[in-house]
Amino acid sequence: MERNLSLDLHVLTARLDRAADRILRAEHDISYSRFLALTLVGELGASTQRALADGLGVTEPSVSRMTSVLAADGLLDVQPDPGGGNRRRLSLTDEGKRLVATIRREFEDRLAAVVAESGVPYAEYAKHTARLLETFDRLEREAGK
Amino acid sequence: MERNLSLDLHVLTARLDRAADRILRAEHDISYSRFLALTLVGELGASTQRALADGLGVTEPSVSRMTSVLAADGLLDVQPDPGGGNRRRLSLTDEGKRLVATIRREFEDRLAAVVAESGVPYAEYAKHTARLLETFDRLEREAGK
DNA sequence: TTGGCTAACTTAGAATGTTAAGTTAGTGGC
DNA sequence: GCCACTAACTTAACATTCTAAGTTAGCCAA
Repeated sequence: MERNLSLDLHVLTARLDRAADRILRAEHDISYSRFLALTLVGELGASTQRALADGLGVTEPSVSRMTSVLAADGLLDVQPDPGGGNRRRLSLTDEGKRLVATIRREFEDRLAAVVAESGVPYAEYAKHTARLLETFDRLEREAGK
Repeated sequence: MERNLSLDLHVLTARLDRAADRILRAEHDISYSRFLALTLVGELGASTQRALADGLGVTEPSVSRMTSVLAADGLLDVQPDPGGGNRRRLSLTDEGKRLVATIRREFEDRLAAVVAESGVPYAEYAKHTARLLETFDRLEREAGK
């Protein structure tokens, strides 16, 4: 029996995440998880904790704790949403914006270098990954969560 | 700014892992992590803890704890390796073999169904993922690690 | 207005991962 | 023989995520 897709995806992602985490901690003193959260808020429009959880693929309690820590660190601004409900309105502080801008592009470039080295066509692989994610999201929504 | 490959891989894998974990806990009372470990030992020839850690993409302490638990649960047999060193020789118990055989194929079939639904060519995507994993492993080995 | 419903968020506790540091067992130069 | 080195594993402390259960805030029907 050979390896299979679910296992390879699991292991590939685990290794990429670990490498990313080491680099970011060493060079910018922040974990990869927190960096991803800041990225979502700053560049992909996640403006509530619920939206951030969906965007990151994690649950609400994870986001709840992370936003507390990021706010305490002065990277994220968390305010009650004047628009109603029990929502929080999330936005980056100036320091948060600076950090994301510094790291973001440099970081994706490193992954692109690995992909180039492997001979896998980047654009196609990225497109397929995005499509799988969309499909999986849709199926989960249809299944009623 | 749009989403990017590293984020999409991270989120896709997080969701697949969580879905897998829920299914396995509900239907077979075992976590996805433990199932993957048993699969590696039973079908991919991981016969020491070091080999298992490499195959799973995790560190030795994680495997150390997991093998203790799996052994206590009667799914895994852990013996000092007569062949020397400080190695442990890992093998599945009959119950472990039964569990892996029961779950394995059913499980990959579900992922294949999602991939089919998405229109992404399964074989190609799996091949690319495997190649990225190999390349990343090689680069990390070369970097000294 | 009040009682039930739903959504967003928080808290608590378990599982699993990490790094750092220590233990155990062979290997090899002297 | 002995000391240094390396590899495999364990232990300890901490980070992050999950599920389950509770809280808070609007909405809506009677």
